[in-house]
Amino acid sequence: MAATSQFAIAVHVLALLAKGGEENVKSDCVAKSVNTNPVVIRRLLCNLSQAKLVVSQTGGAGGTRLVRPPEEIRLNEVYRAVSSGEVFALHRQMPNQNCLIGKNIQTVLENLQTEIDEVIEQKLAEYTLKNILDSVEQEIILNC
Amino acid sequence: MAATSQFAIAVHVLALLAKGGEENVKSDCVAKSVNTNPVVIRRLLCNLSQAKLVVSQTGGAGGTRLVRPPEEIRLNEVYRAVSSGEVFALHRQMPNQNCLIGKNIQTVLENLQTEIDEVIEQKLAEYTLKNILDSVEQEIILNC
DNA sequence: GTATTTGTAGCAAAAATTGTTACAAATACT
DNA sequence: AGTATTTGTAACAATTTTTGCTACAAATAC
Repeated sequence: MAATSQFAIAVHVLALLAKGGEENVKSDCVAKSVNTNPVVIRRLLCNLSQAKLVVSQTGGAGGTRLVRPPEEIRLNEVYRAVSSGEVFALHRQMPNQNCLIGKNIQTVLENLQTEIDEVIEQKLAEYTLKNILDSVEQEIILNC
Repeated sequence: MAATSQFAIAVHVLALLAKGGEENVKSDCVAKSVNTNPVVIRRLLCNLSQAKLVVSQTGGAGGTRLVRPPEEIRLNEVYRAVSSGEVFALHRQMPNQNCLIGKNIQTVLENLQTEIDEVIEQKLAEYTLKNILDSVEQEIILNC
């Protein structure tokens, strides 16, 4: 259904920052873990920064860190920071406006879209970044 | 978040079939309402057919119709018929396996993916195709 | 047999997503 | 003040996904 990995990468990045603690983490370092280009990471961090989840600094001692402890960051905030609110896309071409269904189905679908987005946020609100870190830790143990 | 309009089109198409009642509706007719190519519609109908939601016939009196009345078709079935079960995409590139978080974050994200998919289905299960048709009707009235 | 429609393959076009290069602005340190 | 380093961002390229189209065999009804 979804084609973008923004949310997945965002959680990954935030997990790294969480592990980094109070220290600034550089986009270059994050990029290596995610296996992508630093600019891609910085673009994503820009979204997270606007959502007041992280803060960045330039310069030699620069980088990015969380503004709140991991147990106070819920995943619905992360989702909201990177998502368009469109769980599924609407018609790419405008439906036939001479057809009564074509003319009115979009409004109905938009409402549905909103409702689904709400339950997703509710579900994601059940988890904090700390929970994610713990789950990752658990995986590490299992894989030994 | 999502780039595909498969689900939106599917609901649109099924609404048309529902309005069509017991009659066969041709892909050409549906395509005109959706404003796309008949082949696109037939491909989608193929998915819905495999999910046992519709049945098609070739020939001059051919076309497609619902196999069950609209009040017995729930939207989660439609969703399942056209979706990949991936609300958000995972990493496109494999994360760095030498990083503990990179190595284990994907499993955690997959579990999250599954959980979110479940709440989406639960929400969609609250609505039938009949509900959608009624909502569209309501829109038609409001727009007069 | 003829006309019509679905099912599907194969390819083209368009759109979305990600990756890359380049560089100004900011910051810390000497 | 000058230097080294890093973020922020623009502009563009490459890739991937999604949609649209042409063509035609198979199925069906008349």
